Amino acid sequence: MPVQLLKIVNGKPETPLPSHLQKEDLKHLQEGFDHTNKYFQGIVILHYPLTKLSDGRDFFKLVLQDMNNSCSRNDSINICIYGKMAEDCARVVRHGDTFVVAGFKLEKSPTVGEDGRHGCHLEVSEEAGSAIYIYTKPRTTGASETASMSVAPKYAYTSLNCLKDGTIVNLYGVVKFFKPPYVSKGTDYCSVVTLVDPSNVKLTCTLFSGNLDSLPKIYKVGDIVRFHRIKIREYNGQMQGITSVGFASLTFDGTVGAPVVPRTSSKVYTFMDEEQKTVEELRVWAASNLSISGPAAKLSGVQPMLFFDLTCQLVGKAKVDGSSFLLKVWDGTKCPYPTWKVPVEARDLEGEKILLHQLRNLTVDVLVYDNHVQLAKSLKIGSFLRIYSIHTKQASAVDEDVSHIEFHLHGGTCYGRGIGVLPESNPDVKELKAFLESVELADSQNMESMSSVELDGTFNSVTDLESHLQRCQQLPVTVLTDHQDLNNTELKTILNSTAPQQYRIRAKLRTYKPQKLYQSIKLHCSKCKSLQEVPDGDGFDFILQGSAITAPNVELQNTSWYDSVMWTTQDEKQRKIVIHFVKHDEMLQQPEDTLLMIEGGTLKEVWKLTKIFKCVIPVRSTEDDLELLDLSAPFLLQGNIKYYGCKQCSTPKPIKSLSSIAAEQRPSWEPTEIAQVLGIELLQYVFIMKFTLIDGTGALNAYLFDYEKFFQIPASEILSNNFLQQKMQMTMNTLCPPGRKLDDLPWLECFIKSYNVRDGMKHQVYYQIFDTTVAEDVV
DNA sequence: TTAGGATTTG
Repeated sequence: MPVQLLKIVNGKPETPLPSHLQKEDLKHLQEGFDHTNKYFQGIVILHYPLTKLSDGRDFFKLVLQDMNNSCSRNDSINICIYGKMAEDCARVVRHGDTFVVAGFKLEKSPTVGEDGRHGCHLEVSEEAGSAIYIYTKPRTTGASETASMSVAPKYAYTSLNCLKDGTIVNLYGVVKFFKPPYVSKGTDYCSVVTLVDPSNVKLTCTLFSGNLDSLPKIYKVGDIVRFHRIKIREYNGQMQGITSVGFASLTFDGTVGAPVVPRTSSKVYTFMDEEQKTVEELRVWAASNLSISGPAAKLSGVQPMLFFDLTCQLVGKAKVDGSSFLLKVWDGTKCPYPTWKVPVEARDLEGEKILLHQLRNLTVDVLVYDNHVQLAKSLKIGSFLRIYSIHTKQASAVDEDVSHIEFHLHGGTCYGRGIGVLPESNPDVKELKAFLESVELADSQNMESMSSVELDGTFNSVTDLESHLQRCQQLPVTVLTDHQDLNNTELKTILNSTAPQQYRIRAKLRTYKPQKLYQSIKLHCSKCKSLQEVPDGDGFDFILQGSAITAPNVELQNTSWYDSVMWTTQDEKQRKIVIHFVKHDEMLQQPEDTLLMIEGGTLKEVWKLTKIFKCVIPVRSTEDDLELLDLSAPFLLQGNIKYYGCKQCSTPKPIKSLSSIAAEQRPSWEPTEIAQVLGIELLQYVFIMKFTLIDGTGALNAYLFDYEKFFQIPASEILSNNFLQQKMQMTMNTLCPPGRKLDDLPWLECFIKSYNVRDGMKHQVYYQIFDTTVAEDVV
């Protein structure tokens, strides 16, 4: 009998405790001590209502005071009782009872920071072989009832619009963004979570823990969390949450109507009707106030050049090299494009060989890089994963005629990139498991070939592809914007003619370069006709760092046409930053209309300013005026676009020339106008591509030189806009579908001109596409 | 301490 009531007669227990048990002092209740055959005895000073845990077990918590030291909170300890013993104790225990517990397990107390009691608590259950003896005082009515009134801990929750710097609070929120836990550069795992609540205020929390299990178990945007003891700090002018001692979290599925079951590693938590109500209310609020993405992407629905989250099962894994690791996964559907296979040594491949072979046409190789390698290595074969922000990249190997799709999980954690392990209880996993089992069933019935499986998995995408294909075969995928009355000329005729001439052609796009579309963007100077690569961010950063060495000239601050603000950074570098806000009519403008100049800023600071202000011009002080930085850096930033000047053709003028624009009635701050007054020859972003065109009579290479017209996408915006990159990739996939035979390629109608290029003794005819655009229903 | 959301270009 695990819970025994022992009567006290004449101040002594009527029945003695079993003789093998020895009394343990409170000070010996420490980890590392052997507590076998020991018991602890104390007075019940507090007990909580009986509650149910998420696994359905009863839970009862009480507090015992050490009888030798009866005045200090330090000398009290929490007792957590599980299962039937919890129910039994709850029924009989009274405030003031002498309580004896044996066969307990010692655990670190998660509430020590809050209740100031003993650093450990005792875990007690029948399964653990615990025993409880309660010395009962004579029961009376009235007084003792009052004394044993239960005290439920009451938590107050702060709304996200009421957070104050330096406080520790409890809060609820709907997950708007999250990074699944990853290995930080310090000693802990880190997870970043952005919450919103009905006050419409966002809070980004940075959570650290050495124990992966104690970080919130968030699986998707829209999940609801409850954080206890999160510390609020101000960072960059915004409130930020960070883990504090005793941080604890519960996570709930955000689906309206789903069971309200908390996901937590904590065995002890309060969760009652009131909390359930809060979760349900937040679900309803989120459903109409947050955009939560629809059904997850499947392998059968992947598009090249996209980032997506994949819910899948791990079939195999292998080391590749120091900075990358291979995961072979499947989700039961088939990718409609040829996929790459990462070459690895057979002995390095972990996983069931037979299954790997059976599923060889359904698994895809995901190569994970850098910081994800450590986590990937630790994954168990057969586990269910959600891989966040996988990149599908189109590429072709040297010896391949057609391109394939690659799956990369790049390094870093931007956009929540990472790997999460989903428990089998997760509804998405349950659904996936059921689907995978049906696929495996089909497989075992048809061991000879995978065809029926493949068809099942891809039926939708095959029909999609077919209809798309038909459209492509019927109509040309590019159209002329002029010269419609001209007749087509065969490529063979063009190749045998002298240049320069102009032709209308009908041809297929066999291949194009560069395959990496971002490499097609160049900067062009319309004055000297030079082309150059778009500088990368590192070069800009370097120039900014170099310019920060120049001390700001105070005499150049606060002039008639701009107001200046200067401050020194708090870090050890003590950097001086000056921002000059250009005025209009002696007034500062709204941020979205404001041009500002910055001295001494970092790349990150400049970038942040571009999000808020219309134009940002990085400058440095000279003796008599501000001046532009080296022209390898952008001289102007507007939104996401960096504007560069031609080093050869520009003659930079003093910055005060800008005041003429500021004095205009409505300064529009057009880059061309700014460039002009500053003596800068503006470089323009262009697409430069080489199309290999064929028409059955011959093949020729034609260059595409396009600012915007062909793709109907401004070349200036493509590098900073991922959506446009995807759009452009999809356009190219329609013009030249990956993995397609020659006969199945669509027709292009183009206008091309031939021209002569003489380089010393060498003479060559080149072709350029012009007055052509991608058909309206393709873009 | 770590990271502090805002895709790589392997």
